[in-house]
Amino acid sequence: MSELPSIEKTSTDQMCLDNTSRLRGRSDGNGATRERNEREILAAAERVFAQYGYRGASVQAIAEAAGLPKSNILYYMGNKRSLYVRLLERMMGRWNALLDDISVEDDPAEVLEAFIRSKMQLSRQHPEGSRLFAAEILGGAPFLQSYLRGELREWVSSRARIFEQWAERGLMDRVDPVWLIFLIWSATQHYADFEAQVLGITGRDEISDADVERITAFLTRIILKGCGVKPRKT
Amino acid sequence: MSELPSIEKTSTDQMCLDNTSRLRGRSDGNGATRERNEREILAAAERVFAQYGYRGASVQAIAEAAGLPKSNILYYMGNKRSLYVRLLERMMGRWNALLDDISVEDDPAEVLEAFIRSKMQLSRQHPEGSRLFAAEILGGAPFLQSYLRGELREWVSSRARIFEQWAERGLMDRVDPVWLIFLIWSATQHYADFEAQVLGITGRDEISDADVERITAFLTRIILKGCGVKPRKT
DNA sequence: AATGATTCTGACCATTTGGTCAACTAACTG
DNA sequence: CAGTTAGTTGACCAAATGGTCAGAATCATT
Repeated sequence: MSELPSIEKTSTDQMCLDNTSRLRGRSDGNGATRERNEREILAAAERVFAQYGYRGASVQAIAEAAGLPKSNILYYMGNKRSLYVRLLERMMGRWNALLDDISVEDDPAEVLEAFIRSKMQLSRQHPEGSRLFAAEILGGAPFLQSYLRGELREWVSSRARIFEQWAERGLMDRVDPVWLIFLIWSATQHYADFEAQVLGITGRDEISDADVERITAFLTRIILKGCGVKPRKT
Repeated sequence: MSELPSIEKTSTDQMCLDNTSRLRGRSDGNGATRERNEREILAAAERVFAQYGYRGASVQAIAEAAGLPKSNILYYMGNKRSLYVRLLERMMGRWNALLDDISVEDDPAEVLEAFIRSKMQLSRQHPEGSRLFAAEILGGAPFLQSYLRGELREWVSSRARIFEQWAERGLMDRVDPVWLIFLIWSATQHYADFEAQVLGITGRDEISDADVERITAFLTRIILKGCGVKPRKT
């Protein structure tokens, strides 16, 4: 197990997919056909892998979701494994862009709120990717071990250090910063991963933009207050 | 999809399983053999389903995990689906026992702490069951729709009502009680479901009892303070 | 020892799995 | 136009899938 040598930035991803637009769109120069097809395959695969996990997802099911013959999927992606890995890499690229430049000089209230808000939006804009990631971790992270122990660990500990410095300066309580990051992580992640539960229990049939705004405000409030963060300067 | 007519209480479950103890233990009267085998099969199946999800888990893999031939699994459980359903029912029974008797007269701080603590312990004592549940929800809860929209919804809204009454009595802030429950849920669930992530990032190789105690204290503190709950009377 | 119920399991089956391959079409290039 | 490259796809394959079943082994009771 474990691959993911480099984070390819094939991104330029649009979650949307309209099968109609692909019909005989042949023409274009260079690799535009490839690009378009890969985008659609990745989108379809993301949904299927998110729902069934790596083992549970079949190439056939992905093919049907993408409206293409199975052979075509394999032509573009090589095999099931590398398709999966590409999706993980894409999703990790999205994580990495998150809260990428904070310093001790920043205002804790602002940064924490921004973290909660952007994490919440990430879960909302890429629910399938979010679930894909969750399924991978749930299964013991067979493909992501090295990422967790490397890059992500660095990411977490560098933020943790800043939180600690804030605490030293009396800008917030002395709480364990790593547990705090996990708390924010889990609380925001929940609305993508456990969407079915949230919908079932609240009786909604979708989580609206207004809901997201309310939840974000709720979480921000509880967590800032809970950590004794001094309200925003501005 | 969707079955789960009644919650059978076949429980008396012990997470442990030592294959050696089953070797030719034939003897006993009535259905003791059945009971013992079913217990081991359920334990093995819980692990496998938790790791791979419903589709991804194979009966063969469960059989190997249980150290029994595939036919034997099917002899006891009928088929894959009903084995899976039995596991879900068992896990739901464990949820239901949670925080089952609270009233407006109770102390909010005490109840919330008890909730966090017992939910945390549930995740710890039954990590595979916890992950099994998570995988089911992640996949859109195909087997649990009716449970979510029925029993669990009732559970949540009855607790929510009590939280609201506490707020009215000025014992805590006016926060949306349902979001609060989800917050506690996700934060505690996280340590079972995302164990691989927590271990990878923190560099641990297991989450110790002491860790659990620290995390519980951390969550309790943040959430109580965050909700403006007056500290315990006693 | 005979009997009936339970437990156990290998052989088997239709279907699905991930993946290969050769043939085919379409498009660009000289 | 011929040649090359990229894209497309059905036919095919060995392995694994969930499940059946007949029969063997073991049990409790008489």
